[in-house]
Amino acid sequence: MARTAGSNGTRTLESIRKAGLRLIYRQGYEAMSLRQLASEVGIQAGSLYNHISTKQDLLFDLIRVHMEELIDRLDKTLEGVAGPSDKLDAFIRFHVEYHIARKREVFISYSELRSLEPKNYDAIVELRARYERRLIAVLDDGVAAGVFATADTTVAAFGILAMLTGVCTWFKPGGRMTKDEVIAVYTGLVRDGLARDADKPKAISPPPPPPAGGAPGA
Amino acid sequence: MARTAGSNGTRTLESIRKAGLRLIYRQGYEAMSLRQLASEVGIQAGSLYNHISTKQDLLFDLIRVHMEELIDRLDKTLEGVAGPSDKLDAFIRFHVEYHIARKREVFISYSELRSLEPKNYDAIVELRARYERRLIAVLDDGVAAGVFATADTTVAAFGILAMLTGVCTWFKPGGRMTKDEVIAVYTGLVRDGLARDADKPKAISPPPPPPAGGAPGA
DNA sequence: TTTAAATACGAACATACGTTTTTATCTTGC
DNA sequence: GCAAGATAAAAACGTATGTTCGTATTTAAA
Repeated sequence: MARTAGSNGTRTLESIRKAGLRLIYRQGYEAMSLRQLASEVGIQAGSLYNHISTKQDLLFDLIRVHMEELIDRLDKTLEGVAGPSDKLDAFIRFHVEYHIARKREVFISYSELRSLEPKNYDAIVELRARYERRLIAVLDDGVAAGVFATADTTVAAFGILAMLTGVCTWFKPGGRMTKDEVIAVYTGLVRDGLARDADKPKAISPPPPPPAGGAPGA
Repeated sequence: MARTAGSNGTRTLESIRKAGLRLIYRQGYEAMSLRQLASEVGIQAGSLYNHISTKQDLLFDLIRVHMEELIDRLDKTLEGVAGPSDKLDAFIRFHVEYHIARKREVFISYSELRSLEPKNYDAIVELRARYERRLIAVLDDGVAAGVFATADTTVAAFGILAMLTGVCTWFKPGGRMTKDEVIAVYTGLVRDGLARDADKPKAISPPPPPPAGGAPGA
């Protein structure tokens, strides 16, 4: 045979990305074979190459697009919010909601970092750092304004991010808690953890060169 | 050739486990070939099978031993500590120290869950849940004693665990902060996050069947 | 000292992999 | 309606994979 009736490049690529995301999430990048991916899309393995350049490029693209959208949406969310406290609340809500909604993208963006070739790896780590810097900036503002207290805004930011991101490993919609309840608990934890009160240790050492992204590899 | 002079089963197995841990951490389970593993150990691929039964079994064993030791050590650590506040502090210190010391085991125990066959997967998830229950119990005690306040001890425990575990993705010994400083920051965040004060929401719904472990798969 | 078990080599197995190439058909723009 | 480009099939490529097997040598037990 040859070209199938009704075939359409844009639609097929979308199918590939969707199936790829699902399979990589479920099995891992290395464990997903292109034949399996092709079969999910309903085409032959070789035909994938009419839409992607390599398997590695598919992975990189999935992660990159996700990270860029994450940053874009955060920026739009924080745009209209003023003051460190409200910004922190907005950040928490945004982060949790996005991570619940895109748990697969989030998971592979973290766990498949080590499957990225060095150049691609570096690009993603840079995007991740950019996102992290948004939260650090909010914390810094809050500390400067005297509404937050923490010994180290960078470490606090990493701690908060890890905590919030963890939600997408266990949250199930329709489960015991609603999304809003989860957000409420986390907001409480973070707010109080940063609450300013009398005898908190102040900065224990001069401000940071931020640590890399998060992955082992390389 | 045949058996090498000076060869020793116990020592070789130890080499295999050590090299396996390193390679799986760096490249992932699927990406580590047995030939590569064997070469690191200094033997031929086929000879691995004098020491392990399958590749899968090596992975399972690495993770299982790690989880069991984690739980054992935690229990020994908490044994001599009385009162929820001190227990929480001890937990935080133990968890962070252990996770810094064993960052490779920790990482693969999380990220390679999906590479485990169902039976092995279930066993690890159960071990993980057992560990989580230790922290939940401390929080429950604290809430009962009126020294902690949180809307949901299970969610709080997951949040705290995710935050603390996150440390091993960025902490570098000899870096800007010492281990003790990191522990201090995290202890502060958690303590204040759980601090009891007037207008905290109390439990928002009846107590939990705890969510699974953490992995996507299956 | 003899013997059995442990350990490693080296070759082989079947299978699976990512990717390329060729060819045929369909779709689209003129 | 025709030409050009897009899309898919099908087969093949070389290589790599986890695992098994037979054999040789060393170690440890009797």
